[in-house]
Order: sequence, then structure tokens, then C-alpha cells
Amino acid sequence: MFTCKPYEVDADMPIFPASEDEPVVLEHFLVEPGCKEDWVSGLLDLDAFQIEKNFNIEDISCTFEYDQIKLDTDAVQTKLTKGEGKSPEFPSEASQETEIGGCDEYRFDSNNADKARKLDTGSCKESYCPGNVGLENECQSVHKIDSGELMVKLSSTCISGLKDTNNHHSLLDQAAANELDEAFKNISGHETLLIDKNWLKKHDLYGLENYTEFDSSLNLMKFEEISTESDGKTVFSSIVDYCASSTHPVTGSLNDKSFSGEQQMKRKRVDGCEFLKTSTSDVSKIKFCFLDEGDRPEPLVSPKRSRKPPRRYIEESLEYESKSSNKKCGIGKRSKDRILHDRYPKYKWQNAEQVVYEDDSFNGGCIQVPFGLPMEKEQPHPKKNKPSLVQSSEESKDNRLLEHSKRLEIEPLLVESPEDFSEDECVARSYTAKGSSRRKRHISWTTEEVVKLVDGVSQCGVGRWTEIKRLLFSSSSHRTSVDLKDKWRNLLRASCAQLQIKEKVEQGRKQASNYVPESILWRVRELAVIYPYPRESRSKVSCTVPAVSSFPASTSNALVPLSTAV
DNA sequence: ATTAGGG
DNA sequence: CCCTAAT
Repeated sequence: MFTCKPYEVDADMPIFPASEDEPVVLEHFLVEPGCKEDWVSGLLDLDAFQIEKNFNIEDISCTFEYDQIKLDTDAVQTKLTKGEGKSPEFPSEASQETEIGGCDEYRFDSNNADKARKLDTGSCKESYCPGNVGLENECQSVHKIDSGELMVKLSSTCISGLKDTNNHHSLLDQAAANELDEAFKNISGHETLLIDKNWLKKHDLYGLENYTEFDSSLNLMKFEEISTESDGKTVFSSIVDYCASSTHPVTGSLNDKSFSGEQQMKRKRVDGCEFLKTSTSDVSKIKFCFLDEGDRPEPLVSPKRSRKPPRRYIEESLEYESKSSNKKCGIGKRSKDRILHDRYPKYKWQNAEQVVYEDDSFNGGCIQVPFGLPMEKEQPHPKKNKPSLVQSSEESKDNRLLEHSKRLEIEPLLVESPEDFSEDECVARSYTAKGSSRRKRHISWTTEEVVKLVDGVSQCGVGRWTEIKRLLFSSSSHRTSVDLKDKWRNLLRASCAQLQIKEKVEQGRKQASNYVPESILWRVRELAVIYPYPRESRSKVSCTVPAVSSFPASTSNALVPLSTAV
């Protein structure tokens, strides 16, 4: 009935008396640790990892990543086969899997970011790769199964979920779940069970043919088949069947080893079967197709285009890498650009109106790029040499989401460079690893700052933000020239809006901190006439012109009177 | 590096 | 504010 997974169990510790239906495990191979790298690099060098378009993904938008892709050792060519895997035959020579360094199979999984990154540079479609597909080095044993036999590998972690009787789509009925529960109790310490075919049938779990594995997610079952192609090459097949109700997307934290770590992985929902074959002949493709009755492998991937990974995400991942590899300094913009191109070569990062895939064979499929990266806890920088703002900005993370107490740990570092913090705005930027967001902490513009900005514009003109910055905001390090530009734009809008609402009751005069006095807005409008802001000036400021003339001219600075300007 | 502009 | 493109 139930059997421990062979390589995890002492050979002489059968949990249940062996029965005739017990699966026959012909052989397995243990893994040598070193083999993975060779295999990976070889694969990558060959630029061979291609996932072609016929995935059977019903809802790729949010729910699944491919749980596992099992490849044979060379993983050289995966061939799209259809249906034949249903009744695989295992000739005696089938046992001649060649393995590199003893590895028979690898699991592409979400766990290994480094490998995923390597894969990114290849022809693997980026939407599948960033942080979502990796190579897991836990090579599993190879189970050879007589065609008539059935193995089920069931992870103990899923039993509790499996017996969720509230869900009528539950994979297992109560009795089955209880039996499994019992079985796991009996083999405490072992992770998996082998379950024979009769048991499955008894519990209406047909459809699980050959080598079947219940994965961490209780709703996801994995079928494993090993067959041999006509040319004698050994082929590993993987079929993943999504057995759960569509109303129960598999989400939430996955607690098996494959998905450990901070990354919250989602899984691709596979409707029907996904079939992956690999052969040892030559590396070229990985294809998926239906195994079930569906005749044609339709385009399985939803046409949604993958989103370009936000640059910030990539940069942060880069920083994460560099920190992990004990590289201290931040990455310069240039190198970042280069890496961006290296990593996502199919994106035209510049000089393109919109993102274009260079490879149009790719039809879609998308992932949600996780916005936050698992960051290591960042120790406060040792204050060996007085930290400059640049360094801190470069290496620290935003702190906006951080509790105030923690923020205080970082900010003092920023106050120390005297020239930059002559004013009160010493809290310009503070980052934290935890937030992993680089967003600047919002600092409201004070009226004084606005006045300074308006003065600057009146002196230097619109668009000369660096000059204004240098002249008037040199002491406030947190106001960059871009900030000035943004603020000016906002002032323009405010002035326009103000004009339109002006007649209306000055209700609730929003005493918000960022309230800009009306006089200033008038000046803004005047300046907008003098220095029309590109594009916006026409649509928004032009309407203000009549009103400006009626407003008393500001006397606080050398403002060109509107009459002369017009 | 700056600036404009969209989000 | 952020991000990107354009210059």
C-alpha cells in the first residue's frame, strides 16, 4: 500500500508489508554535488534552454510557475511528444541513463536564484526566468517503473491539506487522507510515500499513472514517466496535472523544500497535462504539449506580454548579488545599464518607443515580477569612514516602510557630511534593507522652498533646474533638480486648478502642510507665462492669462510684470 | 549628466 | 516621487 520512497528509507525498513502491487524501483542514483555546475554551464553555454510556446497554461497571469521541470542529464534536446508517454515502455536498455557526474535529473525550481540568473542570459524567455526558475541541486533518484506499476510519491506536508473535506474538490477523501496520515505517522522522519496503484484506484485517484508525486502544494500532482525513445535514448517525462478546483488557486506559502526561502512563489496553473521530454542527443529545445486527449497543442500561453522587469527591481537584485558576494560598492549606472542589457537582452532598454521582443517566437506568458527582493538584513554600516550621502544612498535602502525606531538608526549616518546638511533637511534620504524600496521618503515642500523655487525660476528661467538647484538649493541635498522640476510642474497644475476653483468657496482651505499660498501660485502663473513650460504651459497656463493681469503684482522679487511679459 | 514627461 | 527616453 504505502511504501517509503526508496532512497530515503532504509532498505530494510518497510513500512508496510510488501505487496505485489508495490512499485518496483529498479534503480536510483544518488547525486554528486559537483555535477550540477557542469551541467548548468553546459546548458547555458549552449544557449539551449528554450521554452517554446505551447505551454498549456490556462491562467498564466497569476497562479503558477512550473513546479518542476525534470530533465535528464544532458538535457540536450527535449522533444515534444504527444500521448506516447501515456504508456511508456521500459526496455531493459532503458536503464542506461547516462548521467553527467552521476546526476540523472535536475529540478528547475524557484529556489536557486543564481542559476536563474544564468538562465536569464540565455534564450530562455525572460518572463520565465527572473527569479522564478532555478536549478535545484537536489537531484532525485531515478525511478524505473514497470509499465504496469504505479508509484506515488506523496509529501507528508500535503496530507493535512489533502484531507480538507470542506473542499469538495479535494483530492483525497477523508478515508484516504486518514490512511495517508497514518502512513506518515508510521514512517515518521520520511518525507515521501510510495503508493501503489490499487490504493489510488480505490480512492478514485485514477489518472495517476506511473510515477506520481504529490507535491508540496496539495492540489498539484506531478506525474513522472520514464520512457525510452525508439532510438534508445532515455527520456524523462514530466507531466504536471493540475487537479485542483479552479476556484482554489494554489497560492500561499509553500512549505516544501523546493519553495523555501523568502520568495513567494506562485505556480502556473496547468490545465490538463504538461509534458516535458528530454533526450540526451543534442541540446535544443524544451517543449510542452498536451498529453491528454487534446489533439493539438494549442498555443497554451496566454497572450499577455510579460512585463518588463522594473529597473529598480533589477538593480536591487544586482545589489543583492553584490552584497551576497561581498562586493561592497554599489554598481555604477553604466555597469547597471550593461547588466540590464545582459540580463534582459531581449528588451531594448533605450531607443525604443516600447518594449519589443527581439524574439517573436515567444508568444507570451508573464510573471509578476516581485517587487521586493529578499534582502539580507543589512547591518548598519560601520562608521569607519564618515559615510557620505552618496555612499549611503547607494548602499542603503529606503526606509519609508520601516518603523520609526529603525529609521533612526540610519539617519544619523546621513547627517554627518556637513556641507550637504546645513539646513534642516538632514533627513533627506534614508533607506533600509527591509523596505527594499528605493523610494525617497516624502518630504513635503515647505513654503520657503516653494518661494525659493519660484525665485529661482524667475531668475534662471524654467528648465534650468540644475542651475536653480545650485543657486538656491545647494544646501538642501534632498531636493534634486528633478525634484525642482517636478515641483514646478505641480505648482503649475496647482495654479491652474486654483484658478478654476477660485470662484468657488474657498472651502476648507486645505490646511494641509503642502498648501501653497495663493500669492505664490499667482507668481507661478506669471512665471509660467514668461517661461512657458513645455507642453503643459499651453494647455494649462494659457487659461490663466486673463486672470493674471488682475492679480496684484508680486513685489517680493524681481518678477517681470505680466504686462511686459505678454 | 540634464531635462522632459508619463505614471 | 519614480522611471524612462531623449538629448
